[in-house]
Amino acid sequence: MGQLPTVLDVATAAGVSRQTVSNVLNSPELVRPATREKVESAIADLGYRPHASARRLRTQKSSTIGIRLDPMTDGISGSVLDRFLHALTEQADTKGLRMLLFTATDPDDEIRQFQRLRDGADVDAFVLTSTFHGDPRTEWLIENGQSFVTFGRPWGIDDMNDPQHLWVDVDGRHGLREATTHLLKTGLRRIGYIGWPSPSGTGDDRRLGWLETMRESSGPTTAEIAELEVTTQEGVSFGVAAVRALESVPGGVEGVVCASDSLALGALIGSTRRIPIIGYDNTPVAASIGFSSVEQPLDEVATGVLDLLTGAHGGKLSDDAVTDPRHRLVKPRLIVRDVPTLGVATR
Amino acid sequence: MGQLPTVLDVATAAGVSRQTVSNVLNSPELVRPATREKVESAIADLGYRPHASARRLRTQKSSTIGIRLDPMTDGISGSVLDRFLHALTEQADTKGLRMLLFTATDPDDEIRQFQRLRDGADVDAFVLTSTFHGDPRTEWLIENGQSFVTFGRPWGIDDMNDPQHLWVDVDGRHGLREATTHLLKTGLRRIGYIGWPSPSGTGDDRRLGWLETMRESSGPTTAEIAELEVTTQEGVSFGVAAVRALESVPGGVEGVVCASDSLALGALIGSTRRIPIIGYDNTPVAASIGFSSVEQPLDEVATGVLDLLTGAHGGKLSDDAVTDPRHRLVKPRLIVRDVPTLGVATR
DNA sequence: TCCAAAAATTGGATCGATCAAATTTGGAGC
DNA sequence: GCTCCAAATTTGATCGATCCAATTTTTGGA
Repeated sequence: MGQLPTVLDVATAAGVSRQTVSNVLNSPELVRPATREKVESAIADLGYRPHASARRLRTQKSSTIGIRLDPMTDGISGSVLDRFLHALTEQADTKGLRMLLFTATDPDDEIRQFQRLRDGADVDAFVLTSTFHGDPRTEWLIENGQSFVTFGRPWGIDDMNDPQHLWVDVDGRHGLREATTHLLKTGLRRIGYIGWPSPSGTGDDRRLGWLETMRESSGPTTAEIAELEVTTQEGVSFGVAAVRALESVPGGVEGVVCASDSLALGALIGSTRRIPIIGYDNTPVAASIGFSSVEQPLDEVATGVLDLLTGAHGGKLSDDAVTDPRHRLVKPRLIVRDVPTLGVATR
Repeated sequence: MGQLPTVLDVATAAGVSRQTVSNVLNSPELVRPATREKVESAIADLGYRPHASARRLRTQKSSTIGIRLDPMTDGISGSVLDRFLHALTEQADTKGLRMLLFTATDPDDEIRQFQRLRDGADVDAFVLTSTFHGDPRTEWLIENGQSFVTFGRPWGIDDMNDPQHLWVDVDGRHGLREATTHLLKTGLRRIGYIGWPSPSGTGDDRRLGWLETMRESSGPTTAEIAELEVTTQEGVSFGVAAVRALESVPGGVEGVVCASDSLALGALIGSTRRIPIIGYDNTPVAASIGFSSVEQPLDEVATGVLDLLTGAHGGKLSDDAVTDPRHRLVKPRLIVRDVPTLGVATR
């Protein structure tokens, strides 16, 4: 068991040449079935595995995707990235792709990392997890012809349909529509919203889902709806204050939908009445405390990201990507849970 | 800006040969300072980066470390792995190492992945995040001469000091000593413990920290201490039941230390009195709800893991690893927070 | 000043795979 | 049986770096 077998060993064992072995691996249709079988059994016998680095040197492709591991953001919703990463790694594997991690301290540093990884032929594509209008990173990537896909829409007016910028995102508006509709269906009318101040791409999008649904409902008037909205910073403690503000509105509030699980958790803690509250992201906290939340279908996002990457890279687009094969918007789904056994402390 | 520069381009630009450029990069001490400077400025001018795959093909080393991305375990404590991964990636980068992700459905599948990644020369070491006595994975790795380090001790009697098994771990016993001592110092005497059933390597270790401290204290008798312990499954809801059991013990309980943040969160939710509760892992949940918790120094763990890997790999051990240069136990620290504004609901 | 030993540098070969072009094979058609 | 063409297979070159052995330059002592 000295050396690992190479193509040459397989070729000798099967009584063919190197190239034929290579063809069996990469272009099986070129090889006659009888020959193919001989080679395949030799591969199995010897336990041959292609040497990844050698292949990459020759083909100038790394079959590796780079992704930045963000420093824990606020914390609670960090698990979304975590789950996304897991889905991505799993699916990349089935396509023969690998995920390489890197970290960066700021956007400029990140660009430096892009360059480093690209020049070393370490990766041949990047996945970015959050971008913004005029993001220097996407600009650099486009200018330098690096292929990449972002999880999250670029929220600038022009950017959104830029054919050079491939993205996959979750339809937050749809998610909040679902959440709001769910509460309306249970007979509640005055549904409040706790979100982030505008402008915030994702925030404004989610808010719209609530707003539109409320306007279409037969409940509060437009003026009343406006009073049922509170925007605040992200964080549990801000959620506490926000729900108290909502509860003190004339007419009160009968249910709340939030832009995040952190805000929802705060709302649950701060709420003096036991009103239903729905979060966003379906984080472990929501699951363990037991409140409803909108779940992002991260498997689908991962699939979309890889489809776009391999499609763009290989030059061929998948058949079912009918309308816009460069962007993909997937629908989240609402996870309904009973109101948890959690309330305010009698301090 | 057609092709990326190669060693030959740099050599030509600097007026030296390929090998000299290679020496500047890999064995600078062999090159005369004057020559070295010339080469270095040529490298900078051309923006040359060595082609990672070519180097790996020649040297048969990948400078890449593989790590399995676990499927989200129970959820809440999943963020520990996340933070560890971040620390690892960051520090690996400073040593010129890269982190490659993979997933696996079970231990056997994981071994298959080891093989795949090794044969493809994709990685030259692995980091395992949790091992157990008689773990088939570590056995395979040792048998096949693969270098690896585990985060977590192998809890078997013989395994622990196996010189072939490098590990880094956090001293959970010390952590629970700190937590228990902290509560004792505030004047409380009857400190309870909520943990997992034996045998559990980490669980038993943490429990010991609480038990020893209680025995050394001037508080409850040994018999009373035994009543202050509840073991249960991991999970928030189990924590709820556990704290209620403790509160109904004759004499009650004045404070609780837990084996995990999930249990601590459950205890907080289930507790009818407002007693201080300390968790373990200092997860985002602990931070946002605001209860005390024992924090694992993941940066130090990451440093240790890489030290052991590069030490074992390069054959040289760091100077300050005095006692046992193959294993490293780091001390966690207690993060103290006020009792949170969270209690039981008046259902 | 000269010579041997040490230091620095050079060109050729190589890692394991794939590409490109050349060669052989097999089968249809006459 | 023979020609011819397409399909199947083989051979030679190459990707970019490092290793190895050989060569040239420098250093230091007599």
